[in-house]
Amino acid sequence: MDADSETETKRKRIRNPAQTQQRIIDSAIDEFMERGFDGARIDAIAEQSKTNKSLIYKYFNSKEELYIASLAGTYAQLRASQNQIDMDGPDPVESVRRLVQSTFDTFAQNPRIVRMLTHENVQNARFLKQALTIKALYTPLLDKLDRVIRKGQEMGLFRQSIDLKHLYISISALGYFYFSNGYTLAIVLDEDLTEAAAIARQREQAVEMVLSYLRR
Amino acid sequence: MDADSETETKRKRIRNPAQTQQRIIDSAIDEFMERGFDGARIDAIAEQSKTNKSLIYKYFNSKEELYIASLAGTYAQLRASQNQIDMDGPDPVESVRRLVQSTFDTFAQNPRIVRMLTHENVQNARFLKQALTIKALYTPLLDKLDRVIRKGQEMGLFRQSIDLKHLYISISALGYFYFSNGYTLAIVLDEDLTEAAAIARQREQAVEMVLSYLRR
DNA sequence: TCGTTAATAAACTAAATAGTTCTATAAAGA
DNA sequence: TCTTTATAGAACTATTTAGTTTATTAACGA
Repeated sequence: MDADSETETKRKRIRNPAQTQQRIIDSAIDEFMERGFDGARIDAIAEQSKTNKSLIYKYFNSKEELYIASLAGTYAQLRASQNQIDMDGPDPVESVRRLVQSTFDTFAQNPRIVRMLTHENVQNARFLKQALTIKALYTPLLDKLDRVIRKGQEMGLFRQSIDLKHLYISISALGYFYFSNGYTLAIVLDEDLTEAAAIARQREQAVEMVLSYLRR
Repeated sequence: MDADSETETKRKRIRNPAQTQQRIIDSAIDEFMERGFDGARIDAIAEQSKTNKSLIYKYFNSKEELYIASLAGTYAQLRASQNQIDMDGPDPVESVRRLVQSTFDTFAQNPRIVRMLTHENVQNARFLKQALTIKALYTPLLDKLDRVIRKGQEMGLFRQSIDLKHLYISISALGYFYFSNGYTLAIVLDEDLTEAAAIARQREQAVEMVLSYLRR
């Protein structure tokens, strides 16, 4: 089923630095996301990426640098996911609905993003500023949100005096928290929150909350 | 200014096991909250609590046990805070307002709670189940919420078919996330979220969101 | 006053792990 | 064919740190 058969003939060794580096980063994200900076083990990353420590330290120079690269990669995923949200329809209500749903889905479908950000926050964003130097991390979602809210206000559908950044925070909160704190919530509430039905319920509630708040 | 003057006469050594253990736990919460389980250092806890490692290991037998005690202590604080919420007024709308505000304030005023829970979640609630064995951690907030929602429904003020647990999650989310993810949010949004005005705005928005969702 | 035990302090062990070094192999391009 | 360099991997070092041990001090109750 798999081309890699250690048991049979020796696998042909392919030389592809870029791809190897990406494989290392992917494994690093897995490891850092699972165990955090302190808990992560370079040896584990070497093993999972099917490389070795010498190679990792050749491409990245320290655990810290590798972590920063992983963090930047995570944010790239987040931005990519946010860029896909289609909000060009004529109905602002429908657009907001989509935005809230998509934001929710992003967190639902990318536990790696949620966990990496959580780790970063719990460390007081120790490395995020450095990751920022690598790539601009500004979220495109804010602009989209701005446009659709204005439109809704002009059409008389939405209330006045909406704080955009705080609205963005709340929309994120309603999705993020469900997944970031799922473990303790499940225990304290004694409920399985990973079921599709439960997730759908939370998603719909988030949409309704935001929309009923916006409507005048 | 302080009774402890190492420079002057030797401080009288007081024997008070219970208080010493509490001092150790307090310091442990500080350390675990700041650095997480892996990052925390027993030596640091010894220093901060003005005790020593031998004593710590006499009272608690391992880092893990000390962490669990700290976690249980954190939940005790959370419950205590939730128990104070007064929701016995005649107006369900006002009661919900208070509940959302108090929940928000709990997280605003107790960063230790937020951080401990975040650490625990990022470790897949590795220790919470054990902390549960020590003390019942069921949140009293859920019962209060149940009563007030029912009342509001009977009075025709609130919508039907409200999922209590999910509502509880959303109310928590709107407060918790703001503080748990404040660091990355501040960077990405380029805004100081620790200002009193910003906090007040988020709080009011949370109240409005929940209330406009509940109202029929 | 005496024995128990809470508290102090320092040195130590054992294990884990980030980071280095060295040697070897083989793919790709010239 | 030859040279460069990506890859592999093992052994090593230096450091950190959980947990132990041992010795000492002094508060408090009997």
